[in-house]
Amino acid sequence: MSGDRQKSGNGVEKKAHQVVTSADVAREAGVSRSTVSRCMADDERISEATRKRVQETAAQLGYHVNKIASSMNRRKSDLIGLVTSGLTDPFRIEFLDCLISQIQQSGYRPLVIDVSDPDQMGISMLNLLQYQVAGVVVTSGSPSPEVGTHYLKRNVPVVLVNRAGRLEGADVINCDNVHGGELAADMLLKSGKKRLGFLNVRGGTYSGNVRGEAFVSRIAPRLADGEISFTSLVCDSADYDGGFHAGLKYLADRENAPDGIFCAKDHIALGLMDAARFELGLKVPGDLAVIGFDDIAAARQGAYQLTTVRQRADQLAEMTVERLRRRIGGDALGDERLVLPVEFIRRQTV
Amino acid sequence: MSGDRQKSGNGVEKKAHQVVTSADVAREAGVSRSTVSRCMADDERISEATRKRVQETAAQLGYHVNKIASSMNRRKSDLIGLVTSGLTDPFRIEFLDCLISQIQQSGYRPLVIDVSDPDQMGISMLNLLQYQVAGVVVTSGSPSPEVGTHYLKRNVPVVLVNRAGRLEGADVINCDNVHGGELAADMLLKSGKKRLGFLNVRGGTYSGNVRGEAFVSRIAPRLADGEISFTSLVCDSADYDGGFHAGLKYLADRENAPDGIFCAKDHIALGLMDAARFELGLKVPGDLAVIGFDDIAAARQGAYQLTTVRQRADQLAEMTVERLRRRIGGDALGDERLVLPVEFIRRQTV
DNA sequence: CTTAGTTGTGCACACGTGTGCATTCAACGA
DNA sequence: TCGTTGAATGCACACGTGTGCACAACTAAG
Repeated sequence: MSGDRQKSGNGVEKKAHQVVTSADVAREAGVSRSTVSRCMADDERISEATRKRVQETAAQLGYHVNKIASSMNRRKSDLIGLVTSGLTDPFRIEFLDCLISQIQQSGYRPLVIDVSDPDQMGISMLNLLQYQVAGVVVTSGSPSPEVGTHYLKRNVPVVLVNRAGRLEGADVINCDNVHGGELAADMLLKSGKKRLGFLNVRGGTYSGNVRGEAFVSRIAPRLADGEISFTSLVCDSADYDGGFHAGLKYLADRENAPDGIFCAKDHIALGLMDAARFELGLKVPGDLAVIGFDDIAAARQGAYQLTTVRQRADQLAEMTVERLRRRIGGDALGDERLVLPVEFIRRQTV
Repeated sequence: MSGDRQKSGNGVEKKAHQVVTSADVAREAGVSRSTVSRCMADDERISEATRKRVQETAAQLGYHVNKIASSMNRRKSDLIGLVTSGLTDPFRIEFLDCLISQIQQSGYRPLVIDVSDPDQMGISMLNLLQYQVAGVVVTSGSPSPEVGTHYLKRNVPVVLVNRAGRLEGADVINCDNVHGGELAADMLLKSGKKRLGFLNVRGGTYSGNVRGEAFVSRIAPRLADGEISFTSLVCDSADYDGGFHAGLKYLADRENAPDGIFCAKDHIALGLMDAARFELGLKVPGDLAVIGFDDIAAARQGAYQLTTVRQRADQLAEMTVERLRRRIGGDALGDERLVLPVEFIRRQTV
């Protein structure tokens, strides 16, 4: 099996297990291997006649360019690294969905890498470089500056999406968390609710914290007047169950519990709503107003009809890919912080 | 920028933009490039001393094996193709989540490819071969026999998960759809419901059809006795909205509408439930019993507490990866159809 | 017919790695 | 001392492609 060669009659060496290569096409079409390469790449300088002939022979022989060999020669692949941590967060899933299809549409391929263990972040991103990726999108965790310099040195663009960090040589794209928090505050104030709250996961995430701070800043004047009260609420996990248990905990005391809650993200809000409605018998929005963030698909469902702040996953993906493409194309851009506008979506929960 | 070379003092040629390569490590450590290669691969024949020394120099110089070059040499990469179509189906997402982490844990990397357009299935899978993938998992669409022969010829294993086809040279893994359908039938019969129904997407999917047929077979005797009735229900999309609209359509006539519905998948069941409860004011399970299939995360949520048939995504992923690994390892296995056992999960909807 | 310009194609090198085979060297028994 | 053995390492080739440069053929102008 190893090193098995065989001489064919015409003196050309062949490997037994070998699949069809550009040399085969060249021989068959009666041209040089260079010409084949140029034909497959639709090079301008090749005459229409030969191009057509070569491409036909290629199809006939079932030849496909070996992208690995190509990547090796060009020292850059058409892979784009996607750094994420599990497929549990609904909004991230929607974003990844858009991202994957747009990456593919741009002629690249997504190479997914899971960094559930934050300690592995560093080596994972370095591993990605082994594949000569053309670029990387980070949707989870924060790469260290050291990793950044490696990428900078190799001139491989990095885009951080909805992340905190400011990485040298990398673009950072966030949705307008501040404005979103303010919109939520305005709405709750206008609704006449008096005991407001902001629900976020323990320890907080970057995005969540910014949203919460903007919310508090906005209600600060009315807070100072003593017209309303505010409580900071915490759940143990940033998902449905976290929101659910937080609901049981904070809403049990119907007299003093908050009557208007802004949640750091929709998924939490859904759990909170269910706890309030089905476990505690509260009416939403009668007894409790809820506002989420993201506008995930479930928020639109009949069971919830959640009022929320929408960030559009498709636009976020579009900005990301556009940014990557320009940098890959060679545009020398300075590090930039881009902000995606958000939109208030009024439904039934306030 | 192109072809920029420079001679260094010692007469060794260097490229200006070049990153550190195994030759650099070799020179620095005073050994040959072969030795470096063997050290990085933890080859047995290398002495402990040199191995350690080389690995330290490598770390110091920031050397990482170029996987592209490696793949080129070995004519096989450590990439595993994941053929899917968008991240909208909750169970598929859970499966992919498990699959990705297990693939990674086995030392491989997932290369995702989206085939939302079924016509592109063929060329997409051939494109995958360009990357010298070590194996492929298909979770959507059905590859043509022609594609199968290409993979067979290249000796690249393919695993179809929850798919219909029987592809030459490929393993097929399904959950036990038949038993699942029977379990659902048994439960609805036992509940005393009389007007049963099976809800599936228009045209049907392979898995859904099998579930439905098993369901009908099981209730056939009682149907013959005239004790119960059965209706085949159809929705326009295999998701929440599809179930929701089907609910509005089929449950409006409270007298004659089905009072026990088995849904082809949980996601549809959730929409159906919401339409029944919130739009039509039906009580679940009082007026309507609902059974799903998959046991997705949302089915466990307080808002639904859906009774369902569970197929475990993690076990499915485990079987898939185990199968891939053995085939990649060289085991000559015959095409096989593997079946994952299912489990009935009784909650609140029947 | 000569010369300059244009168009199409081939030659040959480089990309960075893995590995079969040869080679070196030290240890050891006779 | 010599021959043998085993361990450790180096040499050299192959993997399949892209591309700068040279070169041939052909056209057009003088």
